[in-house]
Amino acid sequence: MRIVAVSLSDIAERAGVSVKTVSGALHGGSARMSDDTRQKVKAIAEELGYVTNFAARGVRQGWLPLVGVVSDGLITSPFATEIVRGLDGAARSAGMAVFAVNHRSGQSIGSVLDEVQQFRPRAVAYAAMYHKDVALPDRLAGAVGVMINCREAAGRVTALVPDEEGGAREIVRYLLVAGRRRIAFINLPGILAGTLREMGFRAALEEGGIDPLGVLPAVRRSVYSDRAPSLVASHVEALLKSGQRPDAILCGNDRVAMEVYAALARAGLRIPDDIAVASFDNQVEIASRLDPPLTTMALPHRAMGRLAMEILLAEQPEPPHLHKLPFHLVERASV
Amino acid sequence: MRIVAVSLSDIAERAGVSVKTVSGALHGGSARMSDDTRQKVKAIAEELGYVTNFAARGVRQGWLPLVGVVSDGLITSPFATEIVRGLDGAARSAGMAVFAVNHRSGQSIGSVLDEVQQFRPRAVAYAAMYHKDVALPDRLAGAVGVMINCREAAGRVTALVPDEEGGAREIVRYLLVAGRRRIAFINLPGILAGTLREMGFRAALEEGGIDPLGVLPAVRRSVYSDRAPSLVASHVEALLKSGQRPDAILCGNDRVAMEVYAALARAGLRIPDDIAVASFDNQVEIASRLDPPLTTMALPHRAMGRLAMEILLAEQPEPPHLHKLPFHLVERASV
DNA sequence: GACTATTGGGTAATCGATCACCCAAGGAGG
DNA sequence: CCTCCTTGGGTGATCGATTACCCAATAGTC
Repeated sequence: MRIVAVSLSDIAERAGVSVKTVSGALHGGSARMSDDTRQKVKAIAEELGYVTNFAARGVRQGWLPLVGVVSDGLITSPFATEIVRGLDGAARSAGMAVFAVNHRSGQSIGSVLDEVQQFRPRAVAYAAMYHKDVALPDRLAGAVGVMINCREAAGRVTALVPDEEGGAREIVRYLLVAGRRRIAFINLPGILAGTLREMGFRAALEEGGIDPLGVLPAVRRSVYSDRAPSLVASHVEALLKSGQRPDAILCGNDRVAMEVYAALARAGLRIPDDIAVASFDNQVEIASRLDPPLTTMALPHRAMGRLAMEILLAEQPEPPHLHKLPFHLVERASV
Repeated sequence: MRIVAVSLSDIAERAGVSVKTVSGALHGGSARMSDDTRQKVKAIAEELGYVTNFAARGVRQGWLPLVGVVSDGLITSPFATEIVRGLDGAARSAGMAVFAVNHRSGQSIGSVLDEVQQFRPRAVAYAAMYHKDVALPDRLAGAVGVMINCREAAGRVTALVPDEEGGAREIVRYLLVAGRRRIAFINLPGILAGTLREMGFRAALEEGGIDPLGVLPAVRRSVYSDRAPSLVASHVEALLKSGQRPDAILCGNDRVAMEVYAALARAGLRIPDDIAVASFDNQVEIASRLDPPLTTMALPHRAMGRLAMEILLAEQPEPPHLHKLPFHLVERASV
């Protein structure tokens, strides 16, 4: 069941040298030593199947080559796996591993952070499933190096968030360039992303000298939830019946777009000929499988992960700062 | 940026007792000690913000309270986050943390396992994104305690897999009970799950004395991939045009079902009145948002995770064994 | 040939927690 | 009063790797 652990002293004994020489041969690139000795030691280590013991090294150094990522459910969310990818890629190139711990409801942030600290990670990030503000207790603000997809309420920690407003502006401009003029927005209500996107939506339309056809909530509850009953179908029907039939519908996310597709299909309208559809998220499973494939603004999740790791592992820490990362337009066939 | 690490000796000094007493007070429940001393030590530890140093404990014990999970992309797959949930829940109750490392393409299994072994985990599991056979090199078969969602080719390691055949039988029986008789199966070709499900599909129909209407591949390529061009729409059209119009379509997964929905909508057919649709996976994002919500067989991912952890942490290891875990029918409105 | 660098490698301390073992004080029993 | 046992807690070794420091041998310099 468990591999018998080989230690440096096992190798040292077998090679007839001291432990320190073995350590130097395997890890210290600069250690003075004949090439002969180094090769012999390496060969024996290989033969014995030696694997470095990070726990032992960690005692001495004071930390393990880990970067802790505390999240409010991140690893169980298909959404933000991209964040982990970004983190992981950057971590590996620095010889670090990502240690993800999710923050279960009912558990205080402090206790999760303590849980992570037991492993003495090199740095710790906090990641949120959806863009929001997180209040970090005083004593913890110093323990977290960066906030991903969320902002520390008091601005004491560097935060990486999507540029919601800019993303909304970009997709609206894209619709305008495509000649669309009567644009409705079925938005996610009650969440920060929705509020910011609405600002961008309105700004971009104003810029083009156009009035929005409407900003409608995707669900009834003020707090967006996957389980809240959807209003999408009725909104679409209402929009189609109104005098000003839209020639484009912007959706709060790809799942909303999926419902819009269904409603438009029932009404016998073709996408994009009769009406364009665009959205946010680029949840590939959905966006690429819809017919026609959905044009959508991809969230900068992976970029946030990558940048987060760079900030965490930077030699000299920057002062707390808010980074807004740009969305990325994924053109498919729905516009 | 980093919390100053408080050690047992800091507490000991402050409390005027020895390090061992502090250790006993905080961790050893059975250590002989006056309640008074124990309380005083705990109070000081709390005050100083002491957090156990697992690295130091790990040197002594020979392992860290971690269970390594090596996967071929698991953490980046929305599919199998449920596996991690199952693992994580069971791990926490045992005071362990899950340490997930994904096996990138181009990297040998051996090197990933070595990467994990550096942290001296208590046990290691291997998890696959989709049900398949995995060949483990000899020297590694002993290092992996359990295979999740895959089987070790030579059967040397306990494996947990979904009971594909049984799951298919169950959903077909359900369709039969619902009075459906002309059933087609748009299956995922070229993968183990597809092959096994087809066996269950045929067996259940035979049991009911009914001929299958057809088993059709969802994509052209023999190896299933998300990027392979879909054949679903044309299959549905062909089925509808044929003399024997199906009254139920079983789909290889929820994404296939999504395409079937779209094709049926174009043909003006209503679900489930004109035709029933059912599938595998229960990818909630999709299944619950389709209209009507999709009846689908949920994979036992979480159960596999939970059982895996139990096996890994069991006192006395069982001999290698193949566990087939049952699917779970999620009844919605499409049948 | 004496003297200094340089090379190769050993010694021993160290990190923080744990653990086997020892010691002292005090009460119980004879 | 003496011995034995229990209670409370200290001492020192240990885990595996790293590292500051030291020593011996060789090569190079005048």
